[in-house]
Amino acid sequence: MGVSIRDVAARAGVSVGTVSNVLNRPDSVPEATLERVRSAIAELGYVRNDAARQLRAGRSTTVGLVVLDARNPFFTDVARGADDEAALHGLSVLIGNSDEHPERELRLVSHFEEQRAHGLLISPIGDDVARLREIRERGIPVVLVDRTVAGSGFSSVAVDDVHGGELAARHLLDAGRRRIAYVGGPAGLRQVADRAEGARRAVAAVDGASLDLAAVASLTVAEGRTAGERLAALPAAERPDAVFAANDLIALGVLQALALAGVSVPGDVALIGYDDIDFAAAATVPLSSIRQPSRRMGATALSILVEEAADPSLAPRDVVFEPELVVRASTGG
Amino acid sequence: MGVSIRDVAARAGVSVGTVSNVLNRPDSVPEATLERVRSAIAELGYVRNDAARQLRAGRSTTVGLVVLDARNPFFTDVARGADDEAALHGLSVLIGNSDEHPERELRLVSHFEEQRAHGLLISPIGDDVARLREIRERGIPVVLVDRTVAGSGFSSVAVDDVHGGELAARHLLDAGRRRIAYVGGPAGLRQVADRAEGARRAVAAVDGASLDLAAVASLTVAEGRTAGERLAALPAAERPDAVFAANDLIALGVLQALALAGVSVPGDVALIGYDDIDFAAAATVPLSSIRQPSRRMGATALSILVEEAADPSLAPRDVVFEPELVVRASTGG
DNA sequence: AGCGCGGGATGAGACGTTTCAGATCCGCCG
DNA sequence: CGGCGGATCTGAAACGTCTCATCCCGCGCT
Repeated sequence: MGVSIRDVAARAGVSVGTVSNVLNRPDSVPEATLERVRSAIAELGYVRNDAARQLRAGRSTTVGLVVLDARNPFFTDVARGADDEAALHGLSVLIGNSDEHPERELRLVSHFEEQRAHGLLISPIGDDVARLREIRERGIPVVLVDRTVAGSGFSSVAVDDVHGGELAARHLLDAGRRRIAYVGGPAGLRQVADRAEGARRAVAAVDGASLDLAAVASLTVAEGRTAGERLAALPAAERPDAVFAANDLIALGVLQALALAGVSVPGDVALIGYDDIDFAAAATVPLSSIRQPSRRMGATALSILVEEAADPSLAPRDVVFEPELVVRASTGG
Repeated sequence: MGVSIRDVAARAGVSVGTVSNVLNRPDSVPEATLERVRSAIAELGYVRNDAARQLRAGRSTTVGLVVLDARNPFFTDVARGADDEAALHGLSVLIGNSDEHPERELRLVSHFEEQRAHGLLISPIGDDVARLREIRERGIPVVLVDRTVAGSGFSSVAVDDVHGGELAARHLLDAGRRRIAYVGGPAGLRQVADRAEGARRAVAAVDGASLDLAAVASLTVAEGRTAGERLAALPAAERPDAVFAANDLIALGVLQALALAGVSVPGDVALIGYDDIDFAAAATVPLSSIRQPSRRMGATALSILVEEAADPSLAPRDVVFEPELVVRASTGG
């Protein structure tokens, strides 16, 4: 069908091995031959066949990145960081979206395994890493992103979400709020649980403070909106005076619903999110949030992956970044 | 290295051809054999090698999608639509980000060509489609997304941006505004130019109305912010009374800058964006915008691509969707 | 003249899959 | 009992690349 390395060789009057050398080790080929082969390539419009190359090499030059929500700017930032770093190693990053569905996650993981991916960056949904272990045993290194799984033996890059949750709740308490609602879900997501745990600790340290949990099905604007509607529908006396949303998308949804219902933010309800995505600062009421170094997380995860790919015997490493409170108008700042 | 189809065959006591049949045409294999081969696969932990499969097949089962900005929710929506449709055909979509850089675009295109992609969806930066022609001649179908290139011979899926620009500007004029600023760039992007052209037409139809162009370097929040700062710094008498931003990200940036400078939206300046991304409704002042059926565009582009991949002789098709005005508070709606 | 050396070039596998022409087996018909 | 059609299975070839052991050749040295 297409033009192969063999055609190029014939045209240039050399052997296939030489063409391959021109392609991969141009330094080892004298100028004259280089020139001849290169013009043959140009004349024939030869394009390397990556499938054949990978088959030979045994592994691909692609790194899989499995995220919970490809539309969440937090993850696009992580991806960007990983991509930048990958470019330095001659790799490229492929983004797969699990959408918080375990079966989609499995499918993606299998897909990357069939591709013989160079490695896998994943933000797993549950704690069941059995499948990931298989993958690693078959030679594909795995690095966990945005969370750790205790004792799993996988390297990870994450943020101290318990601390982040604590920062957020304490900020609300410092602002004089006492009845805090935590809007998050699904409960199976470790990030969601950790942030709640942090909030719980902060609340426990203050007399007369309480924490309510409002579960949502996923970390999206739409879910935040319906949660916000529920809150707005409560009689004012029962309504919390502060909301801590498990991420900014939910916070934005809550904000929309409250605004629509005439509930003032931060007057009636203080609101804080998590992730500090770009859009947080541009919200109806600029949103306080917890910032994570998303881009750096992606880059770090990828470089760990590269090291483990080169030497699978490396001991797993857990990198934990510290979250940072960003105060804006939604909490009265 | 890994477990191959040959190992499975040996274990199950059949030939490689039979294993391949079990994998690809299970109907043609009797139950007993099926069972035997399947358990051999399970026992050995066999995983198909996609590189080998693709090498044999001559083309991959991946569709490349090259976008101008992977972080722009408009494009993530397009990708989502394409992805959904791709799943129906057993394909998967790979997103590449050109970031409006022609050289990055070229690199991505080459990458997909080396992969022998099943096809290419692209939102090209300039009008120079020579490279895309080459690609197609070598057997990879190409469909243009979010814009057309007249006479290029490529199928395309787009929105009538001239009409969209007209809708936006006319809406501002209907609201009584007369001095409109169009914030957009780079000028090389067809979408940017078309929307400006539409605005020009609308303005030309109204006595005493004027249109100023404010160029920005890229379609991002940050660029919008600096443009907004420039506008806010003008003496009130010279300041436009309405801004039409080339997309919502820019509009959000403009909005932030104006708010910070104490310029009221829509009091002093009415503001409208383009794309109607999710965050538009959640902005400081909910943003009027021009909606595009982004998800449907992605799905349509992909299905055209599949048809052309099956029959390369098909005549190119141009699908044009109509944009829709969405009125919110930022224009006084 | 004989020898060793080294830069260049060669070309035969091997990677793992799919395909496909042909072999094998079995029941059944004439 | 020979032959036949269909179901089932086989195994070699081919896809395009890279690697590596080998070969070639010219040159300087003894």
